[in-house]
Amino acid sequence: MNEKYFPKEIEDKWQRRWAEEKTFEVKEDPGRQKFYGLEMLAYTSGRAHIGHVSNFSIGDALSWYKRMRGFNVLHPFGWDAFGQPAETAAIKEGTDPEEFTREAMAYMKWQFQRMGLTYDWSREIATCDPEYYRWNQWFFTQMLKRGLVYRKNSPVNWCPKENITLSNEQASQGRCWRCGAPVIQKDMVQWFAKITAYADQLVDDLEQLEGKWPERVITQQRNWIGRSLGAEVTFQIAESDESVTVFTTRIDTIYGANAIVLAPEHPLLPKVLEGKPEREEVLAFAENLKAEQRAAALDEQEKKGIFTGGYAINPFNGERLPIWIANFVLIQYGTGAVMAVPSGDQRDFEFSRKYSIPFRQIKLTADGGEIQPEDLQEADESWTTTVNSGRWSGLDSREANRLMTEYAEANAFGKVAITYKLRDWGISRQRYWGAPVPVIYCEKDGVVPVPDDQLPVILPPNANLKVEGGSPLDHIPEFVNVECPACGGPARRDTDTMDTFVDSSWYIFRYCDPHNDELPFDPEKVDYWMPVNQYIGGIEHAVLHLIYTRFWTKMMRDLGLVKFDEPVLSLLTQGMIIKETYECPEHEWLFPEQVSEDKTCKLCGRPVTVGRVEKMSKSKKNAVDPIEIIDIYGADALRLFVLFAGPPEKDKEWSDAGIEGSSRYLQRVWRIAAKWQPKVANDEAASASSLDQAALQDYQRRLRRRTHQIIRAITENFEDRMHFNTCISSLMELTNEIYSFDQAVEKNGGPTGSDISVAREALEALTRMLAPFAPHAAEELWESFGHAESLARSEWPGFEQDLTREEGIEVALQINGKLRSKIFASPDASEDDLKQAALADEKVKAAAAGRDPAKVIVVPKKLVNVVFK
RNA sequence: GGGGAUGUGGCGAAAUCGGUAUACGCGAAGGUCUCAAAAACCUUUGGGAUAACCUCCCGUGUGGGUUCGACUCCCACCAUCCCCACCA
Repeated sequence: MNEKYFPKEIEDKWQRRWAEEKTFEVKEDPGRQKFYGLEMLAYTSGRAHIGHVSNFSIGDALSWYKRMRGFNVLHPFGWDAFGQPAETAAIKEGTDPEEFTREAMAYMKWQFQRMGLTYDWSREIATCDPEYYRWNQWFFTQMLKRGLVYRKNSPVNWCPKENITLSNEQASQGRCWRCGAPVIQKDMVQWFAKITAYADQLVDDLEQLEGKWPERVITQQRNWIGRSLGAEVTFQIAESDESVTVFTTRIDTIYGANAIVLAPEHPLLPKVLEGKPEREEVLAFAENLKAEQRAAALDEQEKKGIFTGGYAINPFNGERLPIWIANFVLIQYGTGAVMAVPSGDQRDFEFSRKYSIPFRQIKLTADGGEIQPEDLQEADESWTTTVNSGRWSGLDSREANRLMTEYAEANAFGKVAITYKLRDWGISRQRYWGAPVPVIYCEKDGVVPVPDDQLPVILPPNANLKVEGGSPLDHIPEFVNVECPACGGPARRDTDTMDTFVDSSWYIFRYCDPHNDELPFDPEKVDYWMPVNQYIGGIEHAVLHLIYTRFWTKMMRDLGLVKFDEPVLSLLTQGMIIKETYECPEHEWLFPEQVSEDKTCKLCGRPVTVGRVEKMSKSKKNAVDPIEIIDIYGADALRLFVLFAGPPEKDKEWSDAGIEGSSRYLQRVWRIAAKWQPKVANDEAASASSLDQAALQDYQRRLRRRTHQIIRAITENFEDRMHFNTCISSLMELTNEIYSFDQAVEKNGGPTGSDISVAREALEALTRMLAPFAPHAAEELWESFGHAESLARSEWPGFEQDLTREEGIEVALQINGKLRSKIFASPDASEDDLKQAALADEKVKAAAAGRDPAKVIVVPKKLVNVVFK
């Protein structure tokens, strides 16, 4: 074996061998337990970035471990290949999105292969392949038949910069999730997936994920679905046959209602205004509010409203409540109308104060006294005791809430109601680079789904992407004009494409059976591999992809394709790799070497602004190209570094010194392995397990003990924490132990037979445990130790509990809780032994000064605390 | 406004169940080797007092509390970051 570590050579060799021998290709094997490990679908952006390296290194380490533990490991890879950026890039460069995407895919695949990732490449998928998106279309038609997708004219979120519609999830905070442009509302006929039909299941099944998904993802999903239990109450409109229904979670405060407030878009508004002198003014005001809302989606606006001139009757007490419209009432939520209770809701409070709408009821102070309305500083939204509420006064508010809802129900002016923030998922896009919506419009037969035997509807090549208005597909007559599949008459195709989140909602399943042309997948294969045991990806998908794929799974379950509720058993959201940026007021972005230690610009001496960002870019001068790093240090060093920098879920800062450290560590392993290799590879040495432990020297027993302790530590870490940074620390410790052992051997004048056995045990354990983190180096070492089979087919090392036992331990001796001394004891020392040893200690005797201790606390194997009063 | 997280040496971090804080690595200092340098190897490295590698004091964002004992649990606060946000 080579004396020096040459990563390039080794990595080329093993990447070639793995590919030739199809080492990581797997198939169903009912006799073996499966493990499905998955990293999120890679978007074909054009270049691999360091975030990919981090994501894939985590997943790959776990795959290695599970494989060596004997699991049948499915670890597939694929491309999220449709989408806006490819189209934008193609428009800019005058090329074709397909060409752009295929090139990006080829280049990125080469990059990822140079990382030596252990994917089953035979299962590679790309969402832009007709053999893949055909099944998107199939699902669409299945859903259409079941009413799970439907068309409706609705205001959609529209990104004016990219000219696309966005889902609510993609337009949160009023900005486009990709380009950040302010989102506007636009009316359009759109396809919607009925995710709200699964709202309850999506909330309830979160319980199954408790403890296995990060708490914050569960919380975010729960908040996003936003189920809230309350009541709908119907108020008769005075001098009219009409009524208005509001949604409230606090019907117990209804005696405090002082107004009914409608959203400006509320359909009842024209009727309320009928014949009123305020009519024109109010309608103009409403138009104004709508316009303002569109313009300023970002910040909370000042509350604005106007009295309509109409009144509604409070069904509980017959009071006449003025009907207002206001900007803070949202048409999309609840019934688009609320009852204002200024004493119980901060928004209503501000609104009532601003427009001097008199308060009807007030809350009790803590000591039971009444507060006058003018003394109120803010609304009290807590659950306390009802006041001034007729026969419900003095009740616990929760109890009142229940009783009053029942009363309303019994008297037919109200009912229990549940509302959700979740809205149906708009899935049509007026763009080219996506899967065509498989629908045909016929004058006679209406909306006709494309029959299964005519799928896929192929995305036509060479579209003009620069057309104004509508989708580019609108302008391709041979695509648009078709025969109606039902009557054969002339018909038109739908020219929208599907949101790319449809593609990624079910790709997890496709990996189980990626080339099936009968069905999206064979349910039996899915039954073997699914659910995903460990899913790894970014937190940015907490409410996008992860809620869509959960929805899709439930939908497929109802189609009879799968037998379970949740697609992903365990989720890890990995942190970002961030890198500092430096910005100088004079010289803009600076390279790190242009910044002096006191964070001033070396060119002009001005203080620089230090930023911490994930997105690396050339313009900000903080880019790190994984391939450049691999060229210098090797893929193993790079992978080792990103895993060693911190625990997977935490953000980690890129560091050039860190990558050198990783590289140095691998060289250090290499040196000691190369030194012992000629002896270790010799089969004549006895195996360590046959050695007589009692006959070994101290340094030999120590190395065996440390070896077994470290195997235990790393194994446990893989099983329940996946904190690979500490696994790597442990490997470094083991390496250091081998070096110390080596020195002891040198001192004794060279290795004996038992030295070789002990060294082999340690080196082979080290090599096998290195495989998840630095697989190429590990494979090469393993081979050089005389093993013909790939490490991928070898076992994870086991440990013997007996050998992990310390021979002598150091026990802390505390006096009154402060560390004062140490006791050396046997690990078997009884509590009483330790107590006696502690009391015999000089320091303890001195502190005692003749007194008896008030208390002696013994923690076996750890410490003794002697307490004097 | 709501929700979540984080705060430990010069730096990345460790401490898994309330039990010796700072493992492992980076950086730094000194040494060995060398004509020299690099690499490698060895030693030291939280702060302070002291002649002292004896010993003592302080020390995990701040202030309290519980406990024989708190980075860890509880309360309040400060700072930073992330997500959601007029959701009735």
